[in-house]
Formats: sequence, structure tokens, C-alpha cells
Amino acid sequence: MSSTHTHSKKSQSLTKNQRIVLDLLQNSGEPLKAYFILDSLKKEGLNSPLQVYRALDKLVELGKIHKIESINSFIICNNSNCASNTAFTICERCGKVKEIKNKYLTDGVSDLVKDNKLEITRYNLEFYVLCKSCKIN
Amino acid sequence: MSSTHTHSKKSQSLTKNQRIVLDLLQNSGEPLKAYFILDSLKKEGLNSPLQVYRALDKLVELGKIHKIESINSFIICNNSNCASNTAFTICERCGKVKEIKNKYLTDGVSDLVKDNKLEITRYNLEFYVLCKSCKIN
DNA sequence: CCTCTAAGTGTTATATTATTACATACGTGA
DNA sequence: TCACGTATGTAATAATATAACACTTAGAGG
Repeated sequence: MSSTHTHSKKSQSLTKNQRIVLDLLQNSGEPLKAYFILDSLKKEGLNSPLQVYRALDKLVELGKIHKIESINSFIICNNSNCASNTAFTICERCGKVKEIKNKYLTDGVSDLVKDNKLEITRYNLEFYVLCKSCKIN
Repeated sequence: MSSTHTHSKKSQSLTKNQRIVLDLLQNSGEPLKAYFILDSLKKEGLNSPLQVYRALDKLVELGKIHKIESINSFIICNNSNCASNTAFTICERCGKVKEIKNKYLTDGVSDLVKDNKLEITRYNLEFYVLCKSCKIN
């Protein structure tokens, strides 16, 4: 354990603010709003919106979370860092959001994109649905 | 032509506020922000944000315009009222937005959706691209 | 013609979401 | 040790959107 700093670990380590925001999103699993995150993390030392937005921006950039544009919310990425390509279903009745893991859908979109000669850097797909439990009731 | 009022003609006529907002979006062709619309239409008698948002909401509902969620902007629908199914490309460099008219893409998405047993009521697809002129320069 | 109703209007105030600006700290590599 | 990139903390403010309430209008239908 003598020479512990062979090369920088910085790149894979998050700062404190980034960490606590990521943890909250991870534990929640649901989309959360910036100001809700702020309120939730007051006790951890977060005091201003900017601290939250900066952490969120960084986490989005790292592909660890996604922003769901139509509801101004942020959610943990459950596709092991899909690097800003997002596809979600949002229930119109109960608001529940799910990240679409279905490879066929996302691959299909990629194919469509290729076929149509679109040079995409990233995309954001939001499908409004009626979720199973809402469909039943 | 004696009984001219067989059924209401109301449905196809817009109110004054809806009309002037739609006209502005039509003439512009670009995505516009709500408060820009407000400023632009002060002289036409629009005084408050709510007047703009109400008109925008109605026009979105009618499928005459779309909201582009990731830039909080509204744009005329050039697919003859696609009823809230939207697909756009947004240039990451210059910000130019285009509604995707390509039937293959939108049909393809519909197919994917069917194949994946998603019961979609509507969708919002935002593809970030590098547009032709930006690619050259 | 009269009245009921749904939809729209106008206005004030306020809520929600996000950024600017600026001074400071901290770690890494030269 | 210094410079640089990145993050931090804080206050102020900008940008986006909605709530609440009183009032008007247009068309349906008697």
C-alpha cells in the first residue's frame, strides 16, 4: 500500500455533491425534480439550486442519469451508462416513468436513423403510454 | 342549403388569440418560445403569459403545433396535423430544428412500438444531430 | 327570443425551473 | 511551487409556467 497513487483515480471518482445526488436518484429509482433533490439534500449540506444543477449536469454528461425533458426530471440510468441516449415510457394517467431497456426498440431506432441518413449524436425519446396497472383500472 | 346549421362549425374556427399565435408560428416556421411570442404579439393585444400559454395548449391539443420539450419551444406542424406525435432533429451546433417528415422513420417507430407491445397514446422524439451546413463548416 | 353551458378572456399574483456572476478552494501535472 | 482545470459556495435574478377569480362570448336548444 505504499505507492497508492500510481495514476489518477480522479476520473472515476465523483465529488461529494455529485455522489450524494447520484445516491439519492439511485435509491429513489423514480424521476426526481431538481428542487426536490435540493430539499432532500439540505441536511447533507446542499444549499443552493446551482449546486444541484451542477451535479446533475455532470451526471448527465457521464451518462449516469438522464433528464426527462417533458417533466423536467432526472432519473438514474439503468442501462449501465447509455451515454445520453434515452428512451422512456411515461404513463399518462399515473405519471410512472420507465426507461426502455428493450434492445429491439433502441436498436430499431438506431437502424431507422441509419437508413434515413441521419447523423445523430444523441436522442431523447419519450413515449406516452397507459401503463399496465392503469390499463386494468 | 336551407338548414345550414346541421352541426356546429365552431370546431374548426380558432379564437382570436389562438389565431394570432398560430399565424406567428406559421409565418416564422422556426421554434418560438412562449415569452417571445408574448413580446411579439403585445401590439395585437396579448398582455399576459397565460393568454399565450392557453392558446399554445389549445393549438397543441388540436395538433396544429408541437412543443419541443428540450428547448421549451413551439413550432408549427408541417405534417398536416399529426396529432401530437412528433419527431424532430435539432442541430447541436446551430440549434436549427426540423420536423421529420420521413414516413419510414415515423412508421418504423410505430412498428417498433407495436412489436414491443407498447400501447402508446403519443410520443415525442428528439434527435440531436449535426446538420448539413454545420457538418461542412 | 331566452337561457343554459362550455369554452375562452383578462388580470394579478405567484410558483417552478434554471442561469449569471463572482470570489474561493482543491488537486494534478509541469 | 505555480498554473490550470474543475469544483464549490453564495446571492441575485432570469426564464418558464400555473393558480385563482371574475367576467365574456358563442352556440345549442327550448
